[in-house]
Amino acid sequence: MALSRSFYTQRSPAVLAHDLLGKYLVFGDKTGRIVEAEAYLGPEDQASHARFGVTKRNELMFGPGGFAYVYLIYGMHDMFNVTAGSKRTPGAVLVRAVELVEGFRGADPKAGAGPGKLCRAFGIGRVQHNGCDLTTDRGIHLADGRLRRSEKVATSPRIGVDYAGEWAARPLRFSIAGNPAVSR
DNA sequence: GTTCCGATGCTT
DNA sequence: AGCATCGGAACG
Repeated sequence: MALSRSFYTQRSPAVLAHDLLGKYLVFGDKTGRIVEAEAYLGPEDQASHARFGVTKRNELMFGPGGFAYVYLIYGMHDMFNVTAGSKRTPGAVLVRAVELVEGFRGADPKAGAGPGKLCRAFGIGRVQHNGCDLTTDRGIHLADGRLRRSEKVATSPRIGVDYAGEWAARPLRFSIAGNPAVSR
């Protein structure tokens, strides 16, 4: 059962990134469990694509939550983001790592440990999936899930945004502490 | 174990 | 020019 529109629209990017830990990423016969996510905020966030205002690439970040924002980086890796909030609180959450739960027989157990790797593993790409609605059971969606009693959330600075000045240090990366599928 | 580098194409 | 990355090579 896909998470509802309001699940995404009622949360700021930072809260959504935190709350996505333990949720399931589902696409076709493939299922992963989210263990790492990063929040990217609005124009004030100097690490966010939104820092340039609305552009052709990032316009989904300024719309309602619950849509896929998928883009290509370094000419070869797709990044899967979930839009958060509403027009008042633009932003998105980068899904950085999942545990492989189902549909990955024979795959490297670390094939979901990284934002580029998980897109490759799930067959998620910008050309096919940018802008797709995540609230339908058909196609890519997220399903409810919980952290275990023993699992704790770790926060840290976001990866790969050293250019962003003081924003680079903000604790907007969330992960399940000690989980082996976390990207680093 | 660490650090460095090239791949490869879209964005500002 | 630089990038919300990755895998392999080089080094010690």
